Amino acid sequence: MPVTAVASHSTVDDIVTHLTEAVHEHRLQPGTKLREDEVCEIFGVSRTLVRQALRSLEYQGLLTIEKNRGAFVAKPSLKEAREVFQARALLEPSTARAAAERASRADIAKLERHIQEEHEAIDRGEAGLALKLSGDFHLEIARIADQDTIEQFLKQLISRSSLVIALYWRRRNALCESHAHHALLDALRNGDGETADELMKGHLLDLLSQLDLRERTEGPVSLRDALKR
Amino acid sequence: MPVTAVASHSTVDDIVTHLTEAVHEHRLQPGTKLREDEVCEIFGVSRTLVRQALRSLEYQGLLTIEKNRGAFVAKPSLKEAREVFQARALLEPSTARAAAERASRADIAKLERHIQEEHEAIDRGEAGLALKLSGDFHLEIARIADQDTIEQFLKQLISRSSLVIALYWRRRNALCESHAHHALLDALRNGDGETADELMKGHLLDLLSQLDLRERTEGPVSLRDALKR
DNA sequence: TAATCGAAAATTGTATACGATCTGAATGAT
DNA sequence: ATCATTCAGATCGTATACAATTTTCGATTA
Repeated sequence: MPVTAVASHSTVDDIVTHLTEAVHEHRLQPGTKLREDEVCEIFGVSRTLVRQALRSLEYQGLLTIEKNRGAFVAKPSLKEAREVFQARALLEPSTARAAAERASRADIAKLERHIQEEHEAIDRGEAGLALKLSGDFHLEIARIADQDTIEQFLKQLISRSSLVIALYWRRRNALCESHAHHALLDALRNGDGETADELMKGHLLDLLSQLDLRERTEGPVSLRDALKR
Repeated sequence: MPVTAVASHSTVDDIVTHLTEAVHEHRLQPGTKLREDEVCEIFGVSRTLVRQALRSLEYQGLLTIEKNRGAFVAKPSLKEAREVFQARALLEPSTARAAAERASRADIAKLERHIQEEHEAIDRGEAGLALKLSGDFHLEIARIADQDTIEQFLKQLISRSSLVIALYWRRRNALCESHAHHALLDALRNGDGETADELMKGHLLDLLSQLDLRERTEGPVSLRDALKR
């Protein structure tokens, strides 16, 4: 079972948090259906709260809710995948720049711990966890920049990035991006906004280049549609 | 009463749409409380659907929901106000550029009608309606650019801009920005992305300059806090 | 008079009940 | 055998009932 059982009487936030982590760590694959009753049993609450949580995750871009059919882990299309990284390319460089100009010693220390955890996860072969931590690193930079609005958008974009990676990642093995994070950290430590900006831009382009976003026959079209003439 | 009564058995989308328009047109002021029962009566549905709609508007940034206290039209702080326009400055210029490179004759015609309606609203002295239409103009550009993700973010940002304007607008009278929209339209018509980019940047700076975002004693602090020593 | 307390009313939070829609297997017709 | 149909079970959508919390307002007291 992909989602571990949880003590009874969870709050909506509990449900959201647990499901979010499960998706970010690729324990829940795109397309997976989340039946309301099932989620109810796992978290020990009524459908009312579960439905609230599922809606919340839909707004976050992690789920797709189809009327009268249920909630599914989202499957971003190629277009959406490109858009996610285009939007990140617009928002993150200048955010990294602002972060470099504001980062305190405590902020730097926190980022160092982050990278450390990332390494450990990779060493233990927990690719899913490493991916989630990598996303958290980017979010942490937005937090340091003290840009709540942009941080909120980035949260959505990084969530969707996680789904994009699940669907379109080329090499299942090494995601050797911790080097880029190290370089970014150096720039932040030196208060070098200009460099942080460019490193982030490059880092995102690098990520994008590791995805397979070439045009392809988009999913299994329904037989009826395929034969229509 | 700020919100007009509506036929029974509305859908969630109906409620969201009507309330959104009311806020965008400044018929509902920041800070106004929206009691669930009241909204139920107006739209002729049960609290279940109303609560869904209110949540949805919270995610959109139009409402703030305080636990056990209810939903209120949001009151963006000075910091949020600045962030909203900073985010728009990051997203909209490149979106306008993309729109200029893609706009069809039909798109241009639609924008022309938009501006026309804007003028008519101003002539009739309906400042609220004019403001809403002005926001729609910006959204339409994102739609033309065919950038769903950014359009979604802009929807939120423009919603919040409407609240920011309600709170921090300097001159209550003329919002003479239709000139800027005309210039933008020309650039789009000519397929001149570079110019569209710069016009949009300037337009946003211009808007920002018409707001009074100077530091001030932030709202009426509670007496107890004010006297604390 | 002003402040404090408490109980009732108002309001929101959560669970449950009921209705609508979808799904899928069994049945029957071609 | 294949396709259409029907009906029961599963699942989601909405309304309502009940619980928890906040708000209001009058009574009490310093």
